Amino acid sequence: MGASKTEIHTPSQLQIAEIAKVLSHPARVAILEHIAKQQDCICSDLVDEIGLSQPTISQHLQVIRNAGLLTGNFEGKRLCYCLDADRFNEFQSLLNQFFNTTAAQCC
Amino acid sequence: MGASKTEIHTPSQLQIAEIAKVLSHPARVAILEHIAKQQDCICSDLVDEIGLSQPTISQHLQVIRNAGLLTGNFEGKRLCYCLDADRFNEFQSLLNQFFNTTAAQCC
DNA sequence: TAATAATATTGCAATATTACGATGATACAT
DNA sequence: ATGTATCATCGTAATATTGCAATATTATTA
Repeated sequence: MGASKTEIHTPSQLQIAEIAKVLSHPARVAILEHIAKQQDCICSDLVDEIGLSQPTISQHLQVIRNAGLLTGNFEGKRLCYCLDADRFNEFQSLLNQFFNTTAAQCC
Repeated sequence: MGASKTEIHTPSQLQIAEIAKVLSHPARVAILEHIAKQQDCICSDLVDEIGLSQPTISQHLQVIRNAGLLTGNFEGKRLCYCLDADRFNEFQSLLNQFFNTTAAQCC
């Protein structure tokens, strides 16, 4: 069918999958890295840095934004996207929780 | 186009995306959790535990196997899939490396 | 207000993913 | 050998993702 059967999984499993999906495209990994290290990071910078068109970057940004990983600070005429460090750390901690509990039970 | 432009990204970015892709479906998260905690984990057990058909489970298992996360021990007439703990730990450590270096540079 | 710059949205084509029924392949038991 | 159980593969349908050109939106500047 192509659509995931979400209703058969636990909230925790769905959460891990959602987090992982954000990181499951190299362009989004690149965008996150670039946003983190730039003070004044805007979309056109990303278009220059990463070799994708402006609409495509914007689309990836939306995925990242929907995951709650962006804080937008408007400064002057340009947007300043900023990584939401709290949410980012939450991602890391939830993933580590999954890895730790899963590995601990391994036969 | 639907296909990712892999050539424009760094090996490290591609690696993170590949790892995340394995975890980006709740069924695979569930399979990993179940495989880790069972001594005698086989496909038909997974079919019973998770609410998906045997071919679908088998397909997800292949993704997990291709990522190097499975060690298969044949015991009697049933397969005993086992989580490759080393590879699993490597996944965790690479993800943490990404999170730590990225967060450290955040504005 | 008009022009410009930056980002978002829309529409569409190509490809990937998810899921399952049908069918194979393999190993064990009778 | 024949049957049965377990798992893999094939074929196919439905849906999702990726990417870009064209266009819209928004904010700033002249």
